[in-house]
Amino acid sequence: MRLNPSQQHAVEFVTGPCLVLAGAGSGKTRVITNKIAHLIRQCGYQARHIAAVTFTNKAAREMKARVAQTLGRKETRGLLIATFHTLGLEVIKREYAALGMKANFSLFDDQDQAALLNELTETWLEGDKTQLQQLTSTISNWKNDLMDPLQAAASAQSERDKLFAHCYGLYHDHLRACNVLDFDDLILLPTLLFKRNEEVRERWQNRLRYLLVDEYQDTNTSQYELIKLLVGARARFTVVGDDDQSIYSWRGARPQNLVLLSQDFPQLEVIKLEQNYRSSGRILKAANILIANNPHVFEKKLFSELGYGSELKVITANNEDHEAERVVGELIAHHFINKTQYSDYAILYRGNHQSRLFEKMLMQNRIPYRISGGTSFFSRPEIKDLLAYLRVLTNADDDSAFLRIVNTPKREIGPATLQKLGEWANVRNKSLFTASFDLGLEAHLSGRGLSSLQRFTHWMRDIAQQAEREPVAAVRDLIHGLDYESWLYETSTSPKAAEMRMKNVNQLFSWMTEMLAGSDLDEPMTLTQVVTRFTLRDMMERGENEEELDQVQLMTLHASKGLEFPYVYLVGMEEGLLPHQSSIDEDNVDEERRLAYVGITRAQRELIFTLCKERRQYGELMRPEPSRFLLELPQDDLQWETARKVVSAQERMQKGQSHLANLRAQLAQARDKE
DNA sequence: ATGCTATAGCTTTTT
DNA sequence: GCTATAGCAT
Repeated sequence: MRLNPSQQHAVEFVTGPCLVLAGAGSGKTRVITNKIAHLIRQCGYQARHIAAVTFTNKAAREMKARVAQTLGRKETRGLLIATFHTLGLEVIKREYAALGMKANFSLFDDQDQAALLNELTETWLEGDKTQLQQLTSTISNWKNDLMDPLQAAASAQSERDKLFAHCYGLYHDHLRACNVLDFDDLILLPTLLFKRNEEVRERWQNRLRYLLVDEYQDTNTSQYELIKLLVGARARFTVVGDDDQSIYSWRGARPQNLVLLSQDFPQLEVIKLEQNYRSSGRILKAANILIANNPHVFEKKLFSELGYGSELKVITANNEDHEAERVVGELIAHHFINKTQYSDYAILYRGNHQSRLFEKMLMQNRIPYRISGGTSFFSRPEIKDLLAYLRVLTNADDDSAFLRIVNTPKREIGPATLQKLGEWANVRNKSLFTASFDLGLEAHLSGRGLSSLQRFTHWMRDIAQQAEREPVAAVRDLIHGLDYESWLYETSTSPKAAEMRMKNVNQLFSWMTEMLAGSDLDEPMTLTQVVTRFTLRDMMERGENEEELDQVQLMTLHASKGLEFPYVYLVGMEEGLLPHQSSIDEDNVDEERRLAYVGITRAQRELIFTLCKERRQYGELMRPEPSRFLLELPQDDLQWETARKVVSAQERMQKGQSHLANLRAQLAQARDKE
């Protein structure tokens, strides 16, 4: 398929700063990949002088794959396609000396961060969860606004902010002492470095001569600052974004950066992509009319040349059980009649808790489904344990990792021993692990504690040495030497759970082995690199087959951004849920409207809304109003459908069950015939 | 250790 | 109202 005129223009405009306003489904990834190809083939750019930046590893992977389709291996050599955080990491890895870091730093994920802050603030906050969360986000905001602890303290007005700034200082010092960085540092440090150090900045500006940024509306202040510093006065860049799909402002994203861009770069070329290749005309019309209720800096109106499509259904259920029943019943019938794949359907909701009933109903009806979200693989305790071991191996200063694993599995190293080790390490100004080798330690620690501790640390040192020569064998020996499997069976609630967790460990090990060995696509990595990549949740070729399975997709509206499905159920269209009550209270309904907009524009062919007349919330029976967003939609294109009569819960259950049973039987029959 | 009861907390979560 | 977890009692 050829590019349309706007897409073509977006690809070919390379002489200055360029903003592409890409509506949902308007082919922005095509534009980015084609533009990379154009830069290399027509404009004489070498691949190694181009960088494309995304927000998620998934997006980066997809873009790499798309570029590989268009360009040959040779042409893409050195091309940098990465997330903001990976790009920052690359900079830090090369410039660690200028930043005053040691080479083998390790990374904190948000859990490590939360654990440390909890520990540091015990005397003031006493583990108060909401306070801790506020502290975490305050520190993150300070970092995103490029403020160090001193500046934060200076700017603090209230007592609370002064305390928070003090905690920020403690936190910051602790990270530096342990040679550890958190996620925000990956953006903050390069940005500060480029700001202060002209020589380094020019070197990187020379290395990255053309910059492309995806999902630009999601950038925060420090990310935008980093972009500006990287492109310099030359201002050769393309950013692609859609202010109507900005749904992460609660996480620091500044859609305002779209406006700032036209102020900071007056010569900015603004190109709108308004043709949608995804949805039927009716779905698009509904989306346009809904989002027109939001204020806009850049007006844009999507159109589609696909058919107008069928009416958008609105199903009103009696309560949330009934809602799940209706959706799953509808889905089974539709699947049966239209001979579709289960993976053609998505059920989208505002909050994770809404998935439960749909999950239950799908399970009862033996429909394969997949829920995205939930606890990530890398948040599981067994994985975090193992990564903590590897962090100690690669960064002897990482006290957090050391504390996590020093007595896991149990090896009789108790709090008393660690307390004394901590005091000694403080005196010597060393990390816990390195201090454990000091001869002077024997004056403070004795007996069982000392011998268990040293048995452990000496063993770890041996493994660390081995890891330098043969990392794969070292990790294997580590897992065996720990007898981690037995530990899992001892501590898990059931043998089955232990089995699952060991499977995860083995999965991690096999990924790690691949990454250490390298492949034809990827260079071999060092152990440090592997650990870092895992913390960034960025591994190559994840379980490929997972996405090919034929399963109904369940996910939050946030998680659905960037995806598309032929048939979409947008459930819980009620005031209080979508828009969410807290957003109504905070007068932030516009972002909720964008969330609804994102949901609607996921649908290709058919879109079904559902809502309940009654819903239990926190134990209380509510009678929610239909979402204002439903009322904002063009009513001529909606087909409201209400349950014909109100029946008792008992009857409804029986009727619903027998209806589903009936459909199942038909389905089975049809299968048998084939 | 293990299992029960009381209690809190309930929006989204790219890295 | 439900579920996860902490802390207590067995």
